[in-house]
Amino acid sequence: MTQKAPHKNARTAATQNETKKPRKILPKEERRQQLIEATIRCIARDGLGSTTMQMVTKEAGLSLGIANLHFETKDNLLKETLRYVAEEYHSGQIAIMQGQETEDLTSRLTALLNFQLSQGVTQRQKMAVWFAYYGEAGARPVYQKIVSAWDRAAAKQLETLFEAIIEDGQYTDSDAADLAMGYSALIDGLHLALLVTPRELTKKQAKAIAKDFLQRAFPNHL
Amino acid sequence: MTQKAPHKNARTAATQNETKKPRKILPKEERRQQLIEATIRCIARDGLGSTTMQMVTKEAGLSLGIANLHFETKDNLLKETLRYVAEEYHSGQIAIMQGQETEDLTSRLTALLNFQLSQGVTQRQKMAVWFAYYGEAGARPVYQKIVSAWDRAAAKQLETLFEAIIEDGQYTDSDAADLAMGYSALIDGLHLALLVTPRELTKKQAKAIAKDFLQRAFPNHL
DNA sequence: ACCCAGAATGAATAATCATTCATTCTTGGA
DNA sequence: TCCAAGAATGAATGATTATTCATTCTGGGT
Repeated sequence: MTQKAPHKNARTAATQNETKKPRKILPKEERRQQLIEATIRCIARDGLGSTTMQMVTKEAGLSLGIANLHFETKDNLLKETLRYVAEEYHSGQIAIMQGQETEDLTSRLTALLNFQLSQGVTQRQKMAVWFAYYGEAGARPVYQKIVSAWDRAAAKQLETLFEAIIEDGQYTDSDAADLAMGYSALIDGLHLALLVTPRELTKKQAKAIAKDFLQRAFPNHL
Repeated sequence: MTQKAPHKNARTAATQNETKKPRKILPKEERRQQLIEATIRCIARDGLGSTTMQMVTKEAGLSLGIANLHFETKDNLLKETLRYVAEEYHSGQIAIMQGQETEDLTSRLTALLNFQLSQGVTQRQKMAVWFAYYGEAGARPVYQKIVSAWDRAAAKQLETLFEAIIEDGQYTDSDAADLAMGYSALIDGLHLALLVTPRELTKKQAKAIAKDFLQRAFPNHL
């Protein structure tokens, strides 16, 4: 075995203005969270393709090896990051749709719309991550699998909600499944436009457009 | 300068069942086209992030160095590939919207819809490339710039078409800009759904959903 | 006060890639 | 037929990166 070069004492010499690093020990869960959030920022800033372990760990203010320590592989870190974002979005939707706070269909619908186009959901970082993964989803079944379970659940809930509204409002010539699919696609498309061409579309406009869709579908409810 | 190891004669020994390679010389334009199409297939199959020069040139049935010869850098090849796909899609739309074949607004509208959800546009390969680039667009202004010129032109045309229809049909409570943006977002969202969850949405359904949107907006025209 | 389990670090490693360019091959014109 | 311009090839190079692991450090338990 060769001699390892001893670590230089960090407190030597003149070059000593960088903020030092009082190593801190934290529970596994906190570190994982911290790393996932750093990953989100990196993907939003530099893209999924050019995000490296070095960038993520530096962004988190930690050492290079830490991500492998907590996630084994980069692939895992990326999967967990997608899972984190997908859960946040989809569980938020589902909570609104099956929540017990109100039986009022209209207010449930507007609550959904307001959530889907809320500050939290439409911040660049989140949308960038979302579409970065969609971009690779065609080639990576793993990503599809992570999203699809949540996605199907949300779609089912939305369809049920639309069925109730159609029944309630006697919109007899409307098909709940098609309307729900159309509405979901519209929301996705608005997210994409907000991400890629924010100059052409404000969040307020996006909300108006989505509301308009619902008004035409359910005129007696909005 | 060191001696270069001479190329082994490919026609020696027993291992000689792989299809040989009768080197062919072609005009620059054809090679570029060939490489761009190979790139599209690679991106669709393996994702933008893991597409390598080796894969692209092998897919094209050519040698490793050829892409650099014709495109200088990988970055350039990817940009040209995006430009190729973007031009095909957007110029197709614009041709329909400002075509002189018919003054009939309704048939122009349905022609647009049929094109946007046509076999050619909605094939996995094309959509995969499209969203792969969108996924990186947040981090790569170059990609945005390539698309945005075409995109704005198409959006403008669509708005003009919608204005004419609104005027023609006296849909006085509709805003052309918002409707156009909504329709575009819907189409994008349908493309995404066709790519990511093809089991949940057929092309026929997608067309019905888009037509439904237009019917609600312009009931006297469809 | 003082261990020591295990959390954190980062230099070293091994693998992957884009790019280069010396060399080989093709072909249109003389 | 023969030649040279330049198209095509692919081994070599250098840069980047994920992953490993020997070593260092922390803080809760005794």
